[in-house]
Amino acid sequence: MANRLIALQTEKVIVADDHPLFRTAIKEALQASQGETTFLEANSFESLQLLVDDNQDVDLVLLDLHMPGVSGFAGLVYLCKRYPSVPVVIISANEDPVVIQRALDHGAAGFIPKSSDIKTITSAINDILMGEIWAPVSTQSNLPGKNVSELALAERMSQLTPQQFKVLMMVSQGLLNKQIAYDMGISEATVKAHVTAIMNKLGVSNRTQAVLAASKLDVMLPVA
Amino acid sequence: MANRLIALQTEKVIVADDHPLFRTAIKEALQASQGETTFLEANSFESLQLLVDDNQDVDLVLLDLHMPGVSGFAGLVYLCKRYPSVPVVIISANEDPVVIQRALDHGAAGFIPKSSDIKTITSAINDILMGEIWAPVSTQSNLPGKNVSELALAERMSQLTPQQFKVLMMVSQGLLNKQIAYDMGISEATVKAHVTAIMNKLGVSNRTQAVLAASKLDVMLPVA
DNA sequence: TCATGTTTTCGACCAATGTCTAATGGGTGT
DNA sequence: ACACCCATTAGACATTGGTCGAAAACATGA
Repeated sequence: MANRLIALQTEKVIVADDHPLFRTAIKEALQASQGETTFLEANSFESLQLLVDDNQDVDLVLLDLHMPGVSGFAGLVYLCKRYPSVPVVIISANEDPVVIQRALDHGAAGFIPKSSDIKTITSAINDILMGEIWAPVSTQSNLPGKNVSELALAERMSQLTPQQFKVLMMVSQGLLNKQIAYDMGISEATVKAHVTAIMNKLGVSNRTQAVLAASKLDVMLPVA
Repeated sequence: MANRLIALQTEKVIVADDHPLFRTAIKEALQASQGETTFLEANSFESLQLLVDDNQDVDLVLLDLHMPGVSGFAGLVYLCKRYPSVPVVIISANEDPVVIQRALDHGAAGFIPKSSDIKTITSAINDILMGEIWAPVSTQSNLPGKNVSELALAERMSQLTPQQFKVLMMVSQGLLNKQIAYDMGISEATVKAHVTAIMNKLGVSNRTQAVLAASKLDVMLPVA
């Protein structure tokens, strides 16, 4: 990561956002601001998982907080734990300082509000590619202390295997084991085994509590 | 789409969104898909007001539902009432069918989800410029209990009897029927009957979905 | 190559959840 | 008083969820 200073060509970046227009905009903005960059796009968390698996040499992941397949910080926590060397930057329309702080606490290499202007975004991304951590200036850390239980929960959540994580996300949508098994193309017995493993790792004893645990890592957005 | 070429000169469009990257993306997408277009950008509702005042011959206003200076549908209502001849299209990350319907009810000439792909967005805008009303294909009543709006949920939640409400709150804490029965001094069978009634009234089919529904409304109950 | 640990998979067994039918009892209006 | 509605209660039964043990599939290094 140190020799990145001279390596500004051929960066490999993954943009994970369910808005095609936004993905394109980010792509063009970055390509205009710096030289050659390889772009990979994901419109769901599942496709993001596949992309990162196949491209572990990726230099940066730009992750929207709200994507089909994950809710809130769960995806961030999962990525940071499983691919510690891959910096993950949150790009979100949410600019709540508490949300920003929570994202950084959970391992994000940066937080870029979508309301930032293009120059700010591109220079922030460049800074992060150089190894820095970037966040909007407003968030100076005199915020209320991190929620210890939330971090403990994130720690437990990060122990989940890819399949277990996927199952947890589907359980969190209220799906039956049978439906999950069909969607994933595996047997119901396997789903049950995953659910049991999930509950053990999260320290809960039934699926409802597992959903509650996962929802604690969600971002609450007040929709008018 | 082919015979549209005649009428496409010098359209004047205002993009009102607090995300610069998004404004640019919309601009470039439209300029690529059709010929000459004059673009005006507003990053707040105040600047939008000024722009529309000075350009009452504008052909289209693209309005984000969430902008600094205006909350919810208020800006839409204001624009439609004050400039009845100017079509206003809502562009939002929110895709709730109820929100879409409310926007159209309030006079929007269209509703474009930000998750749409670029071609869909540009062709939708072109349709609207031709005088049509555009909205995404309504995914009505495919998934019972998933697209239930917050208002409908509140309505349904209000149907719950006191006992049912109490049971729902305990279910929402991850308690077993057995535990709930013990706490309330009733039989487990009774708890089950309550849970069944709750699920019917909320329009869901299992307790996990009931918990999700309750959490959407952020219902609080003082612990006994 | 082999050994080792992890992940994914599954069947069988038991516990929890949800459905159905029905009885009891408290209100309300006529 | 009566009839009626509906919340509340409950037992019998079907479905779903969760545990246990274990076999494959996979990765990783000696």
